[in-house]
Amino acid sequence: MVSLPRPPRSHCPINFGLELFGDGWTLLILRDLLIVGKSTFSEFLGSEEGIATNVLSNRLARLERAGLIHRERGQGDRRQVIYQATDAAKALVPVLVEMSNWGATHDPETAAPPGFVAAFRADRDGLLRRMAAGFDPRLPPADDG
Amino acid sequence: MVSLPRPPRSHCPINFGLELFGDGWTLLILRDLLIVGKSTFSEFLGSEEGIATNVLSNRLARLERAGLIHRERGQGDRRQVIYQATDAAKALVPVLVEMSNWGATHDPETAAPPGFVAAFRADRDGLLRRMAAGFDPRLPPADDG
DNA sequence: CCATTAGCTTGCTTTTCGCAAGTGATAACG
DNA sequence: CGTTATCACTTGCGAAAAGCAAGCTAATGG
Repeated sequence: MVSLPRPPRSHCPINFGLELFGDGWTLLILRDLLIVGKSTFSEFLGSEEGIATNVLSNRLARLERAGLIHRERGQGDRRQVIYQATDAAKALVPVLVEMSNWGATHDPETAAPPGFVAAFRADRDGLLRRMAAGFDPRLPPADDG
Repeated sequence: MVSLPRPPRSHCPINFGLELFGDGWTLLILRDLLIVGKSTFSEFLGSEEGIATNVLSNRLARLERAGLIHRERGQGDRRQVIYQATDAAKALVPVLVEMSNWGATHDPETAAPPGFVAAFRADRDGLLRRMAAGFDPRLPPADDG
């Protein structure tokens, strides 16, 4: 189960999510973790949107307390902290994919890969299954599967 | 097409959405508009989460400039303003439904109706089609269709 | 051992939020 | 027809959060 930083304004299921990731940064961190494959502080920090270190630190702590991520020291380099998604976080992939479809459809300058919207419309379930298996939809689709 | 209040930090399709509704209130307004069937300032104001008037006013103006809603004076009562969702806003229903499923699944005290998660898992596409036809998933499912 | 890197924390300024009160236009009431 | 209520806001203010730069500690690498 997921625990919020403070008691929610309501138990509407949409509001429950917003209490946790209803800000401009949390879903970008989850995007990096769940879709892009990033897992360290400096990798998140390096993303195009330019999150500040204090905000990143705050969101990672909140996500950990909520039970969406889990931190672990690096095996080789002991300075590194490896962040890993829990099952509750992995269950957000369909939300991120729906948001991607909406954004790619409505942003005339979208940076989504050319085939993404078509692939989503043609076979949403297949796309989600491939993503669960490690496929990154930001890459152009492979011809030979 | 949708236009943002300011140039986005990136054209990542997820970030594009966040630039518009990456806060704690905008998606609640869209929930009320798209799912609950509300359409006036005081109806939005009356929702359980308790949005403040200045924030509501600000978000409605932003959504209108973005092209997600339209405002129109009431026919009978000329004080009223009726807010209506554009097609771009209606396209967010699947995002809201995925968020509902996640919230209902992960909040132990969820206020989602008992059958919602089961109905979603059994027939997501059918649920979305029924919602597009005006069905409110907050109500328990009807036995006789 | 000295510079560098990873992952933060601290301090400060600017922006946004949340609350309370007030405004103007219309509508309803007596 | 005057008063009161309602609708959709706006304004002002203190508190909280975001953004920016700098600093700090522990581990690494040369």
